Amino acid sequence: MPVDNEQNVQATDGTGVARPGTRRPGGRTARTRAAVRDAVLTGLTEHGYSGLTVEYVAEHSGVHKTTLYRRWGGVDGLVADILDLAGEDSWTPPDTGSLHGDLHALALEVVHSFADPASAAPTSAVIAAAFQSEPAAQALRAYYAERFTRCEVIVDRAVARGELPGPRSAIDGGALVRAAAAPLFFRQFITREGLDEPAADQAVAVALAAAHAGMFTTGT
Amino acid sequence: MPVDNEQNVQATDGTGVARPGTRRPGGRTARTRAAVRDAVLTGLTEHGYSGLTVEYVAEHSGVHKTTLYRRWGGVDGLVADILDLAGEDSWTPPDTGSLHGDLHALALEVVHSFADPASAAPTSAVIAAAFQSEPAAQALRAYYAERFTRCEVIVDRAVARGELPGPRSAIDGGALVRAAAAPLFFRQFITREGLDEPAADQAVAVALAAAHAGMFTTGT
DNA sequence: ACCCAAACGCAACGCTTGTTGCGTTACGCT
DNA sequence: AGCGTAACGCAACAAGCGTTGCGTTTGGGT
Repeated sequence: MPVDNEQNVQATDGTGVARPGTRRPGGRTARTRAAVRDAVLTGLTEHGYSGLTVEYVAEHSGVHKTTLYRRWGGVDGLVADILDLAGEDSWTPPDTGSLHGDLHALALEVVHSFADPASAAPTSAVIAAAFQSEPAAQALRAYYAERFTRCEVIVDRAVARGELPGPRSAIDGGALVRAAAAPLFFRQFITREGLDEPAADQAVAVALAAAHAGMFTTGT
Repeated sequence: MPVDNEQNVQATDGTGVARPGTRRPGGRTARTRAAVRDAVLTGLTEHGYSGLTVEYVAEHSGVHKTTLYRRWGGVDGLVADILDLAGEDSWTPPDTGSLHGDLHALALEVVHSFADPASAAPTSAVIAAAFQSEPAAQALRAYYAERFTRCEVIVDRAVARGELPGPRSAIDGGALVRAAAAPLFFRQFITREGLDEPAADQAVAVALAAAHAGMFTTGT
């Protein structure tokens, strides 16, 4: 029972996520993946992406180094796998009753998620990993595509309330949400200016002003 | 004369940049730095940031490995130094005669710079390096701060032409330019959706719509 | 022209990373 | 319950990374 290490993670219960596309997705394989996932998460929050090593994951998960290299290929694959699991959560965009309220709550979620190291580390780790490996970049693209698709319901509700003009198909909800989120990530990872609530306020205000000016209308 | 390697770079002429803050900024020190800079640039464009190694720079620059570790600390420092030198160029923002034209030309510059591997590699390398080392992050912040300061003249001219309301001090030129650039970098490095000219068009249109709605006015 | 120290070259080294061949475990199927 | 093989553990290894001590070159001041 090498899984029963000092962390004593919940390996056999609900987090024992299966691995689709393989011939033996359950049992030990799932336990291994869950233990590895926990070790990667703790390693990321404690040492960051640059400080995360395969041997660290091997020690803290009880899974042998060889297995990690075989199944995940290296640190990039380990981090990319984290993102796949993160994309399977049950997150739904905020529903405050107004378009501005929804976007503002969403922007604040982003700001606060980067203020907390425990949640900021995995996110920035995958963004960093995407620079090094194509699988990580692909996982990142898929993650945000799915995430912004979920957010389109915000715009749908706003159109239904009459806050935005035209029928539902005439406005690109994904583009609007992306426009609100882009300045935050830009400040966080490109210009490295840091994030605060005024930044979230302005990002939402800019995106909304553009939306009301009709910048996100598709078609006619 | 170990500097005279197979590249035979221009080591003693204008590119022999001095190193401020040291006791011996000129002569051999400057030649070494210039040779290293060229080797880092070629290495980045050929192998990318993850494929850039200190020994590669040592071989292709004629500078010994030990010297690189001592002066630059590692790959992060080498890449950060590239950025310092890049910030000392004579770039000026485009001047097309209209605010939209200037911003659009600027956005196209960004798009085209990422389409060309020779110019995209150093930029993305530094952004990637900023994830791993604080000096690189600081160099990145300083670089873009200085770059956007240069861009403020675009807004100044627009105000002088009467394209934007209010006196010069009432509008945040840096914020406007950042708003136009953010979606491009966001698509390139976060969502990994890739860049094209329509993306530049929309980014400029969104930023301009927000500007005309008064979203970047400071003060009253 | 001289001197001193800053800056660099050199060789050797310990350490970490990633790989390989083989043996063992246990999942899933009949 | 029994079997075949997917999946994992193990030990040993090769290669590359980063460091250290010492000697040599050379820039800059007097």
